[in-house]
Amino acid sequence: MRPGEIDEIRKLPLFAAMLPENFDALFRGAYVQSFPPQIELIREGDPADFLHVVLEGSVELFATWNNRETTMATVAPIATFILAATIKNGPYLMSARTLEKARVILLPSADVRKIFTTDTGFAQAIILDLAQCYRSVVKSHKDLKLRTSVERLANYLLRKDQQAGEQGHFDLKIEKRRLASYLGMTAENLSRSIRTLNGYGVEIDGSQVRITDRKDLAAFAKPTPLIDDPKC
Amino acid sequence: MRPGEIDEIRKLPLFAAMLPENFDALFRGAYVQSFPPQIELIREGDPADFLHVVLEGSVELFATWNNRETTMATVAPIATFILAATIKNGPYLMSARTLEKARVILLPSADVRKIFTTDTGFAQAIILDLAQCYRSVVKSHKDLKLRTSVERLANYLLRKDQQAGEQGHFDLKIEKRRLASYLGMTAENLSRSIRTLNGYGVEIDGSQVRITDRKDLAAFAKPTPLIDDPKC
DNA sequence: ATAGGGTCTTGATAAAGATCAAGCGAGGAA
DNA sequence: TTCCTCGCTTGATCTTTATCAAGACCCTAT
Repeated sequence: MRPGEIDEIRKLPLFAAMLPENFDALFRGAYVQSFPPQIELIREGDPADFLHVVLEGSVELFATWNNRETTMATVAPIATFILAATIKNGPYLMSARTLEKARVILLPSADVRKIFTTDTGFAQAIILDLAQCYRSVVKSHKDLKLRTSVERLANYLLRKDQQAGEQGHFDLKIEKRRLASYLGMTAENLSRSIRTLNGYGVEIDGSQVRITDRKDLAAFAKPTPLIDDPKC
Repeated sequence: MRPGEIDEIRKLPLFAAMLPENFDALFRGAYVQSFPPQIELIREGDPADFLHVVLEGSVELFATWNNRETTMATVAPIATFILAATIKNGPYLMSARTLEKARVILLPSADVRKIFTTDTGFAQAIILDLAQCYRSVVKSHKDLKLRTSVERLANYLLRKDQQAGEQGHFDLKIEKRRLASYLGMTAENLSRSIRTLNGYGVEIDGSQVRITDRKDLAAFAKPTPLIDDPKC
């Protein structure tokens, strides 16, 4: 682990409230590993032996069925993924692969499970984390069931613009075909959806997005905090 | 509350591990209410003032956006709903309405939040409950993104048949238009999907379902525990 | 510089699903 | 009983989205 890195991890909401001795015990059993791009870290269905923490690079969570595949989320530093499987001691419901070169900490699930039963602070943090995760998926589910693909794209762009400080321009930071899969459409359909949004104050050149008329876009997208506010 | 009912509630996994004095304190502040059918108990966006427990009847969780509405889940006795909003002290992400005459307990969210910070047993139970809820929604999300509407229906029928003991026949226990909304399709499309499944060993007359050829249906539906096993 | 591999876009077409309109049929009220 | 309502089904049509095919673009390695 890099110098200072452990302190950053200790500051993550999930770990901040742990008793120091438990934190130390948990991370003594940790493996830090570096992976090249496009490596499958986790295969859905496998037992959840490790809780993962992304330190560098980014990781894609995806799911498959019957030769189809869909992107569920991307995880960026510093964040954990697949906490619920670890807790339930069940199989992973999603697979994970590195998108770029990535460094990841693997924390043995058995240790996590053991510690949260005795460490109140850790248990509290897990509760908040799981509640947050749950609400995020519910929002995604509403997005998918209530909106068309163009509407999902429009709201996605508004969210990203907001996260980038409402500058009116930002970088997608994700391949278009992955974005398409994340949004629940094909790459071809994404291209055409972008075309459609050209008429509502959106210009996309490569990975550069410019929102030239946020009012117009918002009037089309009709964002609501109950779907689009990540903090809510 | 009816005699004996409080004991049933105490046996729910969510409450079973609570300290008796905390359980008693929590339920001293409870309201038991009876509602007629089609009453909105909760409106999405409202603050989560109460954790709800369904004692009798059934409750539909649904979400709306831009004049569209979709069924997210139905809750049957005895079960709680909208725990995550209570925990996070955030707005409800879903609305709830009674489907039939229903009796519901309302537990003040503030009490729930206060108690889980001190009662380890309760905290553990909440963790398991939230992890379960999270995984359920992830499964629904995979179902929706990876499968066509006919495939979703086919797998739904297999799940219900299994839950009814693999008898090969069971009652839908839900209006078709609600089932359609739950499965992410229109009522018309559900009718046609049923027609399609007639060719795979499924007969539906009113609310009575008969699976005459489970092999054939399963070969079409390709169920997987990673989407279709509610316990996994 | 250029050849090769990927991604992205575009067009044509097909499939899936939604909408609209009409009629059927079971159940409830007068 | 008859009428009415409401949910369900069916057919026709339209919209949305996916698929297939081809070409443009853009890296990158040689």
